Amino acid sequence: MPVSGKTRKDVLTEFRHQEILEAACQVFAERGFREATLDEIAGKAGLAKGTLYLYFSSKEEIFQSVMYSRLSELMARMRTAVSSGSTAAERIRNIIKARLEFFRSDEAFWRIYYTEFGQLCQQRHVKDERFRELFLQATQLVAPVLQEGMERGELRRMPPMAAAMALLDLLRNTMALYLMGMQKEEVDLEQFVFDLFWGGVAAPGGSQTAREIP
Amino acid sequence: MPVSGKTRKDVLTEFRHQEILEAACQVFAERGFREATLDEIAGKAGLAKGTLYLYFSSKEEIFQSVMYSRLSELMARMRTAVSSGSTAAERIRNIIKARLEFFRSDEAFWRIYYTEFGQLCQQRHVKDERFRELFLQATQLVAPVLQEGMERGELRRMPPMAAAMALLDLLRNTMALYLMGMQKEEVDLEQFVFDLFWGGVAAPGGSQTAREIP
DNA sequence: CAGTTTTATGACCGGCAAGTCATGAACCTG
DNA sequence: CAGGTTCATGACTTGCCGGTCATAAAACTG
Repeated sequence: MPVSGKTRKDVLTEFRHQEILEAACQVFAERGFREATLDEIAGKAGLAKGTLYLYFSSKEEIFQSVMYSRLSELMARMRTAVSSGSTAAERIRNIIKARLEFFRSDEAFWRIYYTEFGQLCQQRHVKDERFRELFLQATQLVAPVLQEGMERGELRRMPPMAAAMALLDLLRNTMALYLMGMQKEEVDLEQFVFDLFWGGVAAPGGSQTAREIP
Repeated sequence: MPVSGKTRKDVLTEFRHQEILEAACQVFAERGFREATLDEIAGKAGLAKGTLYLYFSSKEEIFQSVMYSRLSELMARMRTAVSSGSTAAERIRNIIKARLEFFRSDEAFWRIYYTEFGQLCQQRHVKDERFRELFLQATQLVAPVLQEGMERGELRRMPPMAAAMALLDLLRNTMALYLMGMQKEEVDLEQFVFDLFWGGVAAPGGSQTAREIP
């Protein structure tokens, strides 16, 4: 075995995995899991269908693999984001920036992510259990940032998990509108999301102010 | 023909349509469009598969029928909501109330709606064109409310369509978390959504205030 | 109640796509 | 280059499900 620790075989295997996952990502993004066919994925990767089974054991596994590799990356970036910056506002901004950047850099994966999300509340979808947990993890990364902000008096009191979810929603859907081309108005997404989340829609100094939600 | 204008046949037809749509709604909610089978729908309606084809011409048509009947109802309620109330805050509250009420009253349909939404950004999904328009209609109902609020100085300036979408997102996802049981904290959903949308997360009187977005 | 029409049924057909495997190509290795 | 080993292929198998239709049950009619 070479010093690098990788045999020729390892390199090929790694290379094929990447090829396949890349093709799969595109096809899943276009068609969704059910409508995607292994023939199309194989074709796009320049391979025959049988070859896919040399590297993965099922369509399901290919899908999981795409999701897992990309989500790990996203979570890593989020961890960096939440731990840099001193005020709540700064950290929130970092989170927004990190996610927008990540998803903008990989539109195809984003489409898969969004679709998968939409299936989270179908009742008989065992496969989604894992995905639901991954989503919860992201929320649990954001919630403490908000909670700390509340304790410091930078944010008003509200349920931190619910608020964290709201922020992620807002991001997800702003991204969706952008990608679907429904966002006619030219907007700085980062600024828009931050302002809306931070200050809501009310005019500053208006008559009605938001309440504390204990 | 009887005075009522309905023959016995009309009544039976109407009745079967309802039976089938009700069963279909449940099954689509559990499985999603692709995974739902006509056998299961027929079974749940107490009919045989062939019978479905006496009343509908395809699986697709059954699905469209479910969507269309429910969405008409929702749009009707939204129209009432946006036109009652004098201040922007009141109207926003009415919109929130109307949607939460509607979706709470029909959980199964809500799941279908949410899933369908998640597929909106798959690229090759011709069938969704119509659905996308229906969604846009809802947004176009809300946007003027916000715009008017801005003109009266009740809301700060921001792109009205983008803000309207954000409100609908927030509602959709708050509802999702509630239905998935991820919302641990006991929260008054209506109040929570309103406060967040209206005032954001920032503590009143904090140092950083939201900017106007022209 | 016989005859006719309407409504319901479920076995069956056909197409599709996941997954398999016998065959063959490419590539080592001595 | 012979013999063996790894990698790639795509025709084939298999199960599934939307849609059909010959048959039967129910309802209506006179």
